[in-house]
Amino acid sequence: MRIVTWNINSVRLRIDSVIRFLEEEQPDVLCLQETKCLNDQFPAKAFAKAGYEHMAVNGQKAYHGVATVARVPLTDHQPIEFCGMGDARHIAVTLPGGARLHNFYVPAGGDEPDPEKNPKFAHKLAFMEEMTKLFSKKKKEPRIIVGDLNIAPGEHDVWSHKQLLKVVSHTPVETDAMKALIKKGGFTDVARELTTEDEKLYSWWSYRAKDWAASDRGRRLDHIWVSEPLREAALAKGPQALKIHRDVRGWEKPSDHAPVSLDIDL
Amino acid sequence: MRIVTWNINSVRLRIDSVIRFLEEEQPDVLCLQETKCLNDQFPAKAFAKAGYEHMAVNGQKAYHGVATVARVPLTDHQPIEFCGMGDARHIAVTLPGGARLHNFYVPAGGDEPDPEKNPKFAHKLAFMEEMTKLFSKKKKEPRIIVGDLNIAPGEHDVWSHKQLLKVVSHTPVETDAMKALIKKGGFTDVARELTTEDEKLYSWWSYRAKDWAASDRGRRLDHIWVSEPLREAALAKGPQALKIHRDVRGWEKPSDHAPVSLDIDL
DNA sequence: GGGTAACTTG
DNA sequence: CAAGTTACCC
Repeated sequence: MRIVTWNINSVRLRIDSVIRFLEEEQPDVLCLQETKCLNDQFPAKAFAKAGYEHMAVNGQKAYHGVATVARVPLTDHQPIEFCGMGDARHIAVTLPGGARLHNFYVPAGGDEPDPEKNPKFAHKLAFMEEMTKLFSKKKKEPRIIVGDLNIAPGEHDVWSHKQLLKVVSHTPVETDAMKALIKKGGFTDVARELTTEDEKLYSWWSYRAKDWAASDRGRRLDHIWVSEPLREAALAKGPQALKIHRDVRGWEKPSDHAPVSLDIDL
Repeated sequence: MRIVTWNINSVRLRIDSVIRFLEEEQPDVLCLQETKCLNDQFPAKAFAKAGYEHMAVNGQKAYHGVATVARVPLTDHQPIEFCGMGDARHIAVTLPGGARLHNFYVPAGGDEPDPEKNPKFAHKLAFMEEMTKLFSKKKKEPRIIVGDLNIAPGEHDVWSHKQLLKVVSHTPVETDAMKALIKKGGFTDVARELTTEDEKLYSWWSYRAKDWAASDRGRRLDHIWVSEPLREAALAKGPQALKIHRDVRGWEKPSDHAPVSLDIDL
């Protein structure tokens, strides 16, 4: 089973790129974030035509929005509304075999990394707390957590640890919250586990850089985690099972995020 | 000498179409309206590269804006500000041989054809009055008036005289004002003069029509007039000297106006 | 830098 | 329907 997470930054604008990616990589399940459309605007026909007939969509107007599409059946679609904000940042489904797949778009958090001054940052921290509370329960459930979590937890998940310590996405309060969530949920951060501790890993490069590839000032914001019951399966195939599709960031009119994929026997 | 007038509806967006038209039709002078850009945003390099090195530009931000570009020298560039509105709706130049070429974008006039209720319509009528005043003087000057004048004066300058009598662009107060201007300025409306009185002539088709070509609900809003000293030269070459480039309206991502061209020996 | 939306103009 | 702006968000 191949599972992909990709912040697409408007699924309607980039549907052709998405279909191309599906054709080239043949994932079984694709988890999208920042779809930026209402559910009835979601390009369901294009996915169905490409063979991805199973969809769990949680969208809203203009902002955020997640969707999980698959060529295998998805059951028990369940969007959870975190922080009671009325926004569309999560959808869970059950995969064939019983694993529960959670697709997240965690709040970006604004510019100022101070929850007192910046309600967006407070929202981000509250969101992480709710996630932690949720995943501290039923830990024997086979879980896969994917999505744009908007935090690069490790020193080598950013191009410059020093220069980003006060930049939202890599501040200690965020990275600590993420590490606590991983620990309390009993999760394995698959990408980091399958690589050496000091290998630079990025899944996002700003649009603002002149030459994103040359300057390579990236951050690893997009994650695939598994709970304890799936740990062995996730690591069994070795490093080549986890791929960050950096080339896709260089396609025409790209999203600022690259897709991340995992091959796992479920 | 071939002279063209064309409401381009954003010169930056359609610069490729403009260059294609210049290459295909080889006009000597091109008068554009609704350039919709500031002078320093005008794509001067693209024109120069195509051989049109002489430019008289009068633009503003977002709205209106006119430009006259040529592969022959243009002297005495002079924008006139009509109605003291601070908008960019006119530029005059002198052509080799001495004819004065005035390029106009007359106000559209809004929806309601009542100057009491609709200040835009009042502005349009005031603009026509100022034009009339200006061109009632120095009538021995060889003049060419071109542009989007936003009025279809004759019964056969619209697809339905009856249905457009209360529609701005063809109301009696406007068509009368235009006829008075033609008369007082001693102008020849070249397109109408070179065709039979009852031939339908259009230069604009709304974007809103499903199939603009099939329904053919057009209006002749774009004009080329000459003053008395140029009348004979303008008519000398016969009907084929005046052309409405209807095919251009069918190009990819078109303006809603077609170019209108005149061949005249100056 | 690049999405979406609401607004204004034609 | 299709330009342009501004505002918001990432």
